[in-house]
Amino acid sequence: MDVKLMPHATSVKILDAAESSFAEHGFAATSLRDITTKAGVNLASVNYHFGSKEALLASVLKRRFGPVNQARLALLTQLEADATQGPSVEGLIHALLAPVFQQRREWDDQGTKFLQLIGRLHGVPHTLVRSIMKTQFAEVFERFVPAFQRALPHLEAEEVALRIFFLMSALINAMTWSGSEILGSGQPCDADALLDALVQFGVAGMAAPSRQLAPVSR
Amino acid sequence: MDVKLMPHATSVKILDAAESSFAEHGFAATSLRDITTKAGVNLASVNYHFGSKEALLASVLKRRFGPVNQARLALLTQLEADATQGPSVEGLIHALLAPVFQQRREWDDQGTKFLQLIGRLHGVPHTLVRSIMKTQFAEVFERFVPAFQRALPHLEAEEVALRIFFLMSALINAMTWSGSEILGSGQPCDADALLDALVQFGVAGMAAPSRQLAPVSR
DNA sequence: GTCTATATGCGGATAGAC
DNA sequence: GTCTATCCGCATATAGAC
Repeated sequence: MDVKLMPHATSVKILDAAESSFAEHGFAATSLRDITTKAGVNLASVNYHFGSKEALLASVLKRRFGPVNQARLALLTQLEADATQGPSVEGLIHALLAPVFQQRREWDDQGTKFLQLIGRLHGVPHTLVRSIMKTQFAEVFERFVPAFQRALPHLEAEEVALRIFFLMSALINAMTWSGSEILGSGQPCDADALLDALVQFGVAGMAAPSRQLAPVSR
Repeated sequence: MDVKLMPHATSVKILDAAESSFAEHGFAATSLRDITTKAGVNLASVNYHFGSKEALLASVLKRRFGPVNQARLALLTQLEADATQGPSVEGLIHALLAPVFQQRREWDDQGTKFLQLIGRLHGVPHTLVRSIMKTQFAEVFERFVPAFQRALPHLEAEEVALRIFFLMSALINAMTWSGSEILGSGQPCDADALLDALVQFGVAGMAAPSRQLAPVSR
Protein backbone atom coordinates (compact mmCIF):
# COMPACT_ATOMS: atom_id res chain seq x y z
CA MET A 1 0.00 0.00 0.00
CA ASP A 2 1.14 3.49 -0.76
CA VAL A 3 2.82 5.08 2.18
CA LYS A 4 1.23 8.44 1.33
CA LEU A 5 -2.19 7.00 2.08
CA MET A 6 -1.28 5.96 5.61
CA PRO A 7 -1.22 9.15 7.63
CA HIS A 8 -0.22 7.46 10.85
CA ALA A 9 2.58 5.37 9.40
CA THR A 10 5.93 5.95 11.00
CA SER A 11 7.50 7.16 7.77
CA VAL A 12 4.79 9.81 7.37
CA LYS A 13 5.19 11.00 10.92
CA ILE A 14 8.90 11.30 10.28
CA LEU A 15 8.35 13.26 7.06
CA ASP A 16 6.02 15.70 8.81
CA ALA A 17 8.34 16.25 11.72
CA ALA A 18 11.37 16.63 9.47
CA GLU A 19 9.56 19.12 7.27
CA SER A 20 8.67 21.30 10.25
CA SER A 21 12.05 21.10 11.90
CA PHE A 22 14.08 21.66 8.75
CA ALA A 23 11.89 24.67 8.01
CA GLU A 24 12.20 26.16 11.46
CA HIS A 25 15.84 25.50 12.21
CA GLY A 26 17.46 24.50 8.96
CA PHE A 27 18.82 21.20 7.77
CA ALA A 28 22.16 21.29 9.55
CA ALA A 29 20.78 22.58 12.83
CA THR A 30 18.14 19.87 13.03
CA SER A 31 19.20 16.62 14.62
CA LEU A 32 17.60 13.29 13.96
CA ARG A 33 16.83 13.26 17.65
CA ASP A 34 14.77 16.46 17.27
CA ILE A 35 12.85 14.84 14.47
CA THR A 36 12.16 11.50 16.09
CA THR A 37 11.21 13.11 19.37
CA LYS A 38 8.72 15.41 17.65
CA ALA A 39 7.37 12.53 15.57
CA GLY A 40 7.09 10.26 18.59
CA VAL A 41 9.03 7.48 16.93
CA ASN A 42 12.27 5.74 17.60
CA LEU A 43 15.58 7.28 16.64
CA ALA A 44 16.71 4.31 14.60
CA SER A 45 13.58 4.34 12.44
CA VAL A 46 14.90 7.24 10.35
CA ASN A 47 17.80 5.26 9.07
CA TYR A 48 15.59 2.23 8.64
CA HIS A 49 13.03 4.02 6.49
CA PHE A 50 15.13 6.58 4.67
CA GLY A 51 18.75 5.47 4.95
CA SER A 52 20.27 8.80 5.98
CA LYS A 53 19.51 12.36 6.93
CA GLU A 54 20.20 13.59 3.40
CA ALA A 55 17.90 11.01 1.86
CA LEU A 56 15.24 12.10 4.31
CA LEU A 57 15.48 15.68 3.05
CA ALA A 58 15.12 14.50 -0.53
CA SER A 59 12.01 12.55 0.43
CA VAL A 60 10.52 15.56 2.17
CA LEU A 61 10.94 17.66 -0.96
CA LYS A 62 9.67 15.08 -3.40
CA ARG A 63 6.48 14.56 -1.46
CA ARG A 64 5.35 18.17 -1.92
CA PHE A 65 6.82 19.34 -5.20
CA GLY A 66 4.91 16.80 -7.25
CA PRO A 67 1.34 18.03 -6.64
CA VAL A 68 2.20 21.71 -7.07
CA ASN A 69 3.91 21.22 -10.38
CA GLN A 70 1.28 18.82 -11.64
CA ALA A 71 -1.34 21.45 -10.88
CA ARG A 72 0.70 24.07 -12.75
CA LEU A 73 0.98 21.89 -15.80
CA ALA A 74 -2.68 20.94 -15.67
CA LEU A 75 -3.68 24.62 -15.54
CA LEU A 76 -1.41 25.35 -18.48
CA THR A 77 -2.96 22.53 -20.47
CA GLN A 78 -6.38 23.92 -19.66
CA LEU A 79 -5.38 27.43 -20.73
CA GLU A 80 -4.00 26.14 -24.00
CA ALA A 81 -7.20 24.25 -24.68
CA ASP A 82 -9.32 27.33 -23.97
CA ALA A 83 -7.43 29.84 -26.10
CA THR A 84 -6.38 28.62 -29.50
CA GLN A 85 -4.13 31.61 -30.09
CA GLY A 86 -2.30 30.93 -26.84
CA PRO A 87 -2.82 31.84 -23.17
CA SER A 88 -2.50 35.37 -21.86
CA VAL A 89 0.34 36.51 -19.65
CA GLU A 90 -2.10 36.91 -16.77
CA GLY A 91 -3.33 33.39 -17.22
CA LEU A 92 0.16 31.96 -17.34
CA ILE A 93 1.26 33.76 -14.22
CA HIS A 94 -1.82 32.73 -12.40
CA ALA A 95 -1.19 29.12 -13.45
CA LEU A 96 2.31 29.42 -12.06
CA LEU A 97 1.42 31.01 -8.73
CA ALA A 98 -2.03 29.88 -7.73
CA PRO A 99 -1.23 26.17 -7.19
CA VAL A 100 1.18 27.09 -4.42
CA PHE A 101 -1.51 28.99 -2.56
CA GLN A 102 -4.10 26.32 -3.35
CA GLN A 103 -1.93 23.49 -2.10
CA ARG A 104 -1.04 25.43 0.99
CA ARG A 105 -4.69 25.64 1.87
CA GLU A 106 -5.05 21.88 1.47
CA TRP A 107 -1.87 21.08 3.36
CA ASP A 108 -2.72 23.49 6.16
CA ASP A 109 0.01 24.06 8.72
CA GLN A 110 2.32 21.44 7.30
CA GLY A 111 2.20 23.24 3.98
CA THR A 112 3.27 26.48 5.57
CA LYS A 113 6.27 24.70 6.99
CA PHE A 114 7.11 23.25 3.62
CA LEU A 115 7.02 26.68 2.03
CA GLN A 116 9.32 28.01 4.72
CA LEU A 117 11.66 25.18 3.96
CA ILE A 118 11.66 26.02 0.26
CA GLY A 119 12.40 29.64 1.12
CA ARG A 120 15.44 28.48 3.01
CA LEU A 121 16.67 26.04 0.43
CA HIS A 122 16.25 28.48 -2.43
CA GLY A 123 19.17 30.45 -1.03
CA VAL A 124 21.39 27.45 -0.45
CA PRO A 125 24.12 26.95 -3.06
CA HIS A 126 24.71 23.31 -2.27
CA THR A 127 24.86 20.84 -5.10
CA LEU A 128 22.41 18.36 -3.67
CA VAL A 129 19.70 20.90 -2.99
CA ARG A 130 20.09 22.73 -6.29
CA SER A 131 19.97 19.59 -8.33
CA ILE A 132 16.75 18.56 -6.60
CA MET A 133 15.24 21.99 -7.25
CA LYS A 134 16.26 21.99 -10.89
CA THR A 135 14.95 18.51 -11.47
CA GLN A 136 11.62 19.39 -9.93
CA PHE A 137 11.25 22.56 -11.97
CA ALA A 138 12.58 21.30 -15.28
CA GLU A 139 9.27 20.26 -16.79
CA VAL A 140 7.53 23.42 -15.63
CA PHE A 141 10.17 25.55 -17.28
CA GLU A 142 10.13 23.52 -20.46
CA ARG A 143 6.45 24.10 -20.94
CA PHE A 144 6.00 27.60 -19.55
CA VAL A 145 8.90 29.30 -21.31
CA PRO A 146 7.52 28.66 -24.81
CA ALA A 147 4.05 29.58 -23.66
CA PHE A 148 5.31 32.92 -22.36
CA GLN A 149 7.26 33.49 -25.56
CA ARG A 150 4.11 33.03 -27.56
CA ALA A 151 2.35 35.67 -25.47
CA LEU A 152 5.43 37.92 -25.42
CA PRO A 153 7.09 37.57 -28.81
CA HIS A 154 9.54 40.41 -28.15
CA LEU A 155 11.43 38.28 -25.60
CA GLU A 156 14.10 35.67 -26.09
CA ALA A 157 13.90 32.40 -24.20
CA GLU A 158 16.75 33.36 -21.85
CA GLU A 159 15.00 36.56 -20.88
CA VAL A 160 11.75 34.74 -20.25
CA ALA A 161 13.52 32.17 -18.09
CA LEU A 162 15.28 34.87 -16.11
CA ARG A 163 12.06 36.74 -15.46
CA ILE A 164 10.31 33.58 -14.38
CA PHE A 165 13.19 33.08 -12.00
CA PHE A 166 12.72 36.61 -10.60
CA LEU A 167 9.05 35.97 -10.16
CA MET A 168 9.60 32.63 -8.46
CA SER A 169 12.09 34.27 -6.13
CA ALA A 170 9.56 36.89 -5.17
CA LEU A 171 6.94 34.18 -4.68
CA ILE A 172 9.13 31.98 -2.55
CA ASN A 173 10.39 34.75 -0.33
CA ALA A 174 6.95 36.26 0.00
CA MET A 175 5.60 32.93 1.20
CA THR A 176 8.43 32.66 3.66
CA TRP A 177 7.92 36.12 5.07
CA SER A 178 4.13 36.17 5.03
CA GLY A 179 2.94 35.83 8.58
CA SER A 180 5.79 37.90 9.83
CA GLU A 181 5.44 41.51 8.79
CA ILE A 182 7.00 42.38 5.50
CA LEU A 183 9.93 44.75 5.69
CA GLY A 184 8.80 48.33 5.91
CA SER A 185 5.05 47.98 5.89
CA GLY A 186 3.67 47.78 9.37
CA GLN A 187 1.38 44.80 9.23
CA PRO A 188 1.57 41.21 8.10
CA CYS A 189 -0.47 40.65 4.96
CA ASP A 190 -2.77 37.75 4.26
CA ALA A 191 -2.28 35.15 1.58
CA ASP A 192 -4.91 36.34 -0.86
CA ALA A 193 -3.66 39.91 -0.88
CA LEU A 194 -0.17 38.56 -1.42
CA LEU A 195 -1.23 36.48 -4.40
CA ASP A 196 -3.02 39.44 -5.96
CA ALA A 197 -0.05 41.70 -5.42
CA LEU A 198 2.32 39.13 -6.86
CA VAL A 199 0.20 38.63 -9.95
CA GLN A 200 0.00 42.40 -10.53
CA PHE A 201 3.71 42.77 -10.12
CA GLY A 202 4.56 39.67 -12.13
CA VAL A 203 2.34 40.42 -15.11
CA ALA A 204 3.94 43.82 -15.55
CA GLY A 205 7.45 42.52 -14.95
CA MET A 206 7.12 39.63 -17.38
CA ALA A 207 5.72 41.91 -20.07
CA ALA A 208 8.40 44.57 -19.64
CA PRO A 209 10.18 45.64 -22.82
CA SER A 210 13.33 43.76 -23.74
CA ARG A 211 16.50 45.54 -22.74
CA GLN A 212 17.70 45.73 -26.33
CA LEU A 213 14.69 47.81 -27.29
CA ALA A 214 14.71 50.12 -24.31
CA PRO A 215 18.07 50.68 -22.68
CA VAL A 216 17.81 52.03 -19.16
CA SER A 217 18.57 55.69 -18.66
CA ARG A 218 20.71 56.42 -15.64
CA MET B 1 42.81 52.31 15.61
CA ASP B 2 39.83 51.14 13.64
CA VAL B 3 39.86 47.42 13.18
CA LYS B 4 38.44 47.78 9.67
CA LEU B 5 41.59 49.52 8.55
CA MET B 6 43.87 46.68 9.60
CA PRO B 7 43.44 44.02 6.97
CA HIS B 8 45.76 41.56 8.64
CA ALA B 9 44.35 41.85 12.12
CA THR B 10 43.13 38.62 13.59
CA SER B 11 39.59 39.91 13.90
CA VAL B 12 39.49 40.81 10.20
CA LYS B 13 40.84 37.46 9.17
CA ILE B 14 38.15 35.85 11.27
CA LEU B 15 35.43 38.02 9.71
CA ASP B 16 36.56 37.10 6.19
CA ALA B 17 36.77 33.42 6.92
CA ALA B 18 33.42 33.41 8.71
CA GLU B 19 31.76 35.25 5.84
CA SER B 20 32.98 32.68 3.33
CA SER B 21 32.19 29.66 5.42
CA PHE B 22 28.75 30.82 6.53
CA ALA B 23 27.94 31.55 2.89
CA GLU B 24 29.13 28.20 1.62
CA HIS B 25 27.86 25.90 4.31
CA GLY B 26 25.42 27.89 6.36
CA PHE B 27 25.64 29.19 9.89
CA ALA B 28 24.81 26.00 11.74
CA ALA B 29 26.96 23.77 9.56
CA THR B 30 30.04 25.94 10.01
CA SER B 31 32.16 25.21 13.04
CA LEU B 32 34.46 27.66 14.72
CA ARG B 33 37.22 25.20 13.84
CA ASP B 34 36.43 25.62 10.14
CA ILE B 35 36.66 29.36 10.52
CA THR B 36 39.84 29.57 12.55
CA THR B 37 41.59 26.99 10.37
CA LYS B 38 40.71 28.93 7.22
CA ALA B 39 41.71 32.21 8.85
CA GLY B 40 44.96 30.77 10.14
CA VAL B 41 44.27 31.90 13.68
CA ASN B 42 43.75 30.17 16.96
CA LEU B 43 40.45 28.59 17.89
CA ALA B 44 40.09 30.53 21.11
CA SER B 45 40.51 33.91 19.41
CA VAL B 46 36.93 33.89 18.16
CA ASN B 47 35.50 33.95 21.60
CA TYR B 48 38.08 36.46 22.66
CA HIS B 49 37.28 38.94 19.87
CA PHE B 50 33.57 38.41 19.33
CA GLY B 51 32.25 36.64 22.38
CA SER B 52 30.27 33.91 20.65
CA LYS B 53 29.43 32.41 17.30
CA GLU B 54 26.18 34.37 17.07
CA ALA B 55 27.88 37.65 17.82
CA LEU B 56 30.38 36.82 15.11
CA LEU B 57 27.55 36.49 12.59
CA ALA B 58 26.15 39.84 13.62
CA SER B 59 29.56 41.43 13.13
CA VAL B 60 29.91 39.88 9.69
CA LEU B 61 26.59 41.37 8.60
CA LYS B 62 27.14 44.81 10.05
CA ARG B 63 30.46 45.19 8.28
CA ARG B 64 28.91 44.93 4.80
CA PHE B 65 25.40 46.30 5.06
CA GLY B 66 26.54 49.79 5.95
CA PRO B 67 28.31 50.78 2.74
CA VAL B 68 25.61 49.39 0.43
CA ASN B 69 22.79 51.21 2.17
CA GLN B 70 24.78 54.41 2.48
CA ALA B 71 25.38 54.30 -1.26
CA ARG B 72 21.69 53.77 -1.88
CA LEU B 73 20.75 56.75 0.25
CA ALA B 74 23.44 58.90 -1.33
CA LEU B 75 22.17 58.07 -4.82
CA LEU B 76 18.64 58.89 -3.73
CA THR B 77 19.76 62.24 -2.35
CA GLN B 78 21.52 62.95 -5.63
CA LEU B 79 18.43 62.02 -7.65
CA GLU B 80 16.27 64.27 -5.53
CA ALA B 81 18.67 67.14 -6.01
CA ASP B 82 18.72 66.64 -9.78
CA ALA B 83 14.99 66.42 -10.38
CA THR B 84 12.91 68.94 -8.52
CA GLN B 85 9.66 67.18 -9.39
CA GLY B 86 10.99 63.93 -7.97
CA PRO B 87 13.10 61.05 -9.29
CA SER B 88 11.88 58.65 -11.95
CA VAL B 89 11.01 55.04 -11.23
CA GLU B 90 14.01 53.94 -13.28
CA GLY B 91 16.30 56.16 -11.28
CA LEU B 92 14.96 54.92 -7.98
CA ILE B 93 15.32 51.30 -8.95
CA HIS B 94 18.80 51.86 -10.21
CA ALA B 95 19.67 53.57 -6.93
CA LEU B 96 18.36 50.55 -5.10
CA LEU B 97 20.11 47.90 -7.16
CA ALA B 98 23.34 49.33 -8.49
CA PRO B 99 25.17 49.77 -5.16
CA VAL B 100 25.03 46.04 -4.59
CA PHE B 101 26.75 45.36 -7.89
CA GLN B 102 29.14 48.25 -7.36
CA GLN B 103 30.16 47.14 -3.90
CA ARG B 104 30.59 43.59 -5.09
CA ARG B 105 33.14 44.77 -7.62
CA GLU B 106 35.07 46.57 -4.89
CA TRP B 107 34.86 43.69 -2.45
CA ASP B 108 35.81 41.15 -5.10
CA ASP B 109 35.51 37.51 -4.07
CA GLN B 110 34.69 38.31 -0.47
CA GLY B 111 31.73 40.37 -1.66
CA THR B 112 30.38 37.45 -3.63
CA LYS B 113 30.50 35.34 -0.53
CA PHE B 114 28.68 37.99 1.44
CA LEU B 115 25.91 38.12 -1.15
CA GLN B 116 25.59 34.36 -1.00
CA LEU B 117 25.25 34.66 2.73
CA ILE B 118 22.50 37.24 2.41
CA GLY B 119 20.70 34.96 -0.02
CA ARG B 120 20.74 32.25 2.59
CA LEU B 121 19.71 34.43 5.47
CA HIS B 122 16.88 36.04 3.58
CA GLY B 123 15.04 32.73 3.75
CA VAL B 124 15.73 32.12 7.41
CA PRO B 125 12.80 32.87 9.72
CA HIS B 126 14.87 33.21 12.86
CA THR B 127 14.32 36.17 15.11
CA LEU B 128 17.94 37.19 15.37
CA VAL B 129 18.56 37.25 11.64
CA ARG B 130 15.30 38.96 10.76
CA SER B 131 15.77 41.70 13.28
CA ILE B 132 19.22 42.42 11.92
CA MET B 133 17.88 42.53 8.37
CA LYS B 134 15.00 44.80 9.31
CA THR B 135 17.21 47.17 11.23
CA GLN B 136 19.62 47.44 8.34
CA PHE B 137 16.87 48.11 5.80
CA ALA B 138 14.70 50.40 7.90
CA GLU B 139 16.19 53.69 6.75
CA VAL B 140 16.27 52.62 3.11
CA PHE B 141 12.59 51.78 3.24
CA GLU B 142 11.71 54.97 5.04
CA ARG B 143 13.22 57.08 2.33
CA PHE B 144 12.51 55.03 -0.78
CA VAL B 145 8.84 54.30 -0.15
CA PRO B 146 7.78 57.95 -0.24
CA ALA B 147 10.03 58.58 -3.22
CA PHE B 148 8.35 55.76 -5.12
CA GLN B 149 4.93 57.00 -4.09
CA ARG B 150 5.73 60.40 -5.55
CA ALA B 151 6.67 58.78 -8.86
CA LEU B 152 3.75 56.34 -8.69
CA PRO B 153 0.86 58.24 -7.13
CA HIS B 154 -1.64 55.47 -7.85
CA LEU B 155 -0.03 53.22 -5.23
CA GLU B 156 -0.50 53.08 -1.48
CA ALA B 157 2.51 52.85 0.79
CA GLU B 158 1.83 49.19 1.61
CA GLU B 159 1.76 48.27 -2.03
CA VAL B 160 5.00 50.11 -2.69
CA ALA B 161 6.69 48.38 0.22
CA LEU B 162 5.47 44.99 -0.92
CA ARG B 163 6.76 45.54 -4.44
CA ILE B 164 10.12 46.72 -3.17
CA PHE B 165 10.22 43.51 -1.18
CA PHE B 166 9.49 41.47 -4.32
CA LEU B 167 12.24 43.28 -6.14
CA MET B 168 14.73 42.82 -3.34
CA SER B 169 13.89 39.14 -3.25
CA ALA B 170 14.57 38.82 -6.94
CA LEU B 171 17.81 40.75 -6.51
CA ILE B 172 19.04 38.70 -3.60
CA ASN B 173 18.22 35.36 -5.15
CA ALA B 174 19.63 36.39 -8.48
CA MET B 175 22.92 37.31 -6.84
CA THR B 176 22.94 33.99 -5.08
CA TRP B 177 22.30 31.99 -8.21
CA SER B 178 24.42 34.02 -10.59
CA GLY B 179 27.48 32.01 -11.38
CA SER B 180 25.55 28.80 -11.31
CA GLU B 181 23.16 28.55 -14.21
CA ILE B 182 19.76 30.04 -13.61
CA LEU B 183 16.94 27.55 -13.63
CA GLY B 184 15.82 26.73 -17.10
CA SER B 185 18.15 28.83 -19.20
CA GLY B 186 21.21 26.90 -20.22
CA GLN B 187 24.03 29.24 -19.31
CA PRO B 188 25.17 31.25 -16.32
CA CYS B 189 24.67 34.94 -16.88
CA ASP B 190 27.09 37.69 -16.01
CA ALA B 191 26.51 40.41 -13.49
CA ASP B 192 25.87 43.30 -15.87
CA ALA B 193 23.26 41.41 -17.85
CA LEU B 194 21.64 40.46 -14.59
CA LEU B 195 21.47 44.07 -13.39
CA ASP B 196 19.97 45.18 -16.70
CA ALA B 197 17.41 42.42 -16.65
CA LEU B 198 16.50 43.18 -13.06
CA VAL B 199 16.04 46.87 -13.76
CA GLN B 200 13.81 46.11 -16.76
CA PHE B 201 11.74 43.71 -14.75
CA GLY B 202 11.63 45.90 -11.67
CA VAL B 203 10.64 49.12 -13.40
CA ALA B 204 7.66 47.45 -15.00
CA GLY B 205 6.70 45.58 -11.85
CA MET B 206 6.89 48.64 -9.62
CA ALA B 207 4.81 50.68 -12.05
CA ALA B 208 2.13 48.02 -12.48
CA PRO B 209 -1.44 49.20 -11.94
CA SER B 210 -2.83 48.87 -8.44
CA ARG B 211 -5.00 45.81 -7.94
CA GLN B 212 -8.05 47.89 -7.07
CA LEU B 213 -7.98 49.52 -10.48
CA ALA B 214 -7.34 46.38 -12.47
CA PRO B 215 -8.58 43.17 -10.89
CA VAL B 216 -6.97 40.05 -12.33
CA SER B 217 -9.05 37.97 -14.70
CA ARG B 218 -8.85 34.25 -14.11
C1' DG C 1 46.50 38.59 22.77
C1' DT C 2 47.62 33.94 21.74
C1' DC C 3 48.31 29.36 22.70
C1' DT C 4 47.46 24.17 24.53
C1' DA C 5 44.67 21.26 26.74
C1' DT C 6 40.50 19.81 28.15
C1' DA C 7 35.66 19.75 30.00
C1' DT C 8 31.27 18.40 28.60
C1' DG C 9 27.81 17.34 25.64
C1' DC C 10 25.45 16.24 21.17
C1' DG C 11 25.89 14.56 16.49
C1' DG C 12 24.86 10.55 12.89
C1' DA C 13 24.97 5.97 12.37
C1' DT C 14 24.68 1.06 13.54
C1' DA C 15 24.49 -3.69 15.97
C1' DG C 16 21.66 -6.83 17.51
C1' DA C 17 17.68 -8.37 20.65
C1' DC C 18 12.83 -8.73 20.22
C1' DG D 1 9.48 -2.82 11.96
C1' DT D 2 10.83 -1.23 16.42
C1' DC D 3 13.58 -0.91 20.32
C1' DT D 4 18.00 -0.24 23.53
C1' DA D 5 22.58 0.52 23.88
C1' DT D 6 26.62 2.13 22.14
C1' DC D 7 30.53 3.53 18.94
C1' DC D 8 33.10 7.33 17.84
C1' DG D 9 33.85 11.81 16.34
C1' DC D 10 33.12 16.72 16.50
C1' DA D 11 30.87 20.68 18.60
C1' DT D 12 31.26 25.06 21.66
C1' DA D 13 33.32 26.97 25.26
C1' DT D 14 36.70 27.79 28.85
C1' DA D 15 40.83 27.39 32.05
C1' DG D 16 45.16 28.70 32.66
C1' DA D 17 50.20 28.93 31.00
C1' DC D 18 52.94 32.06 28.40
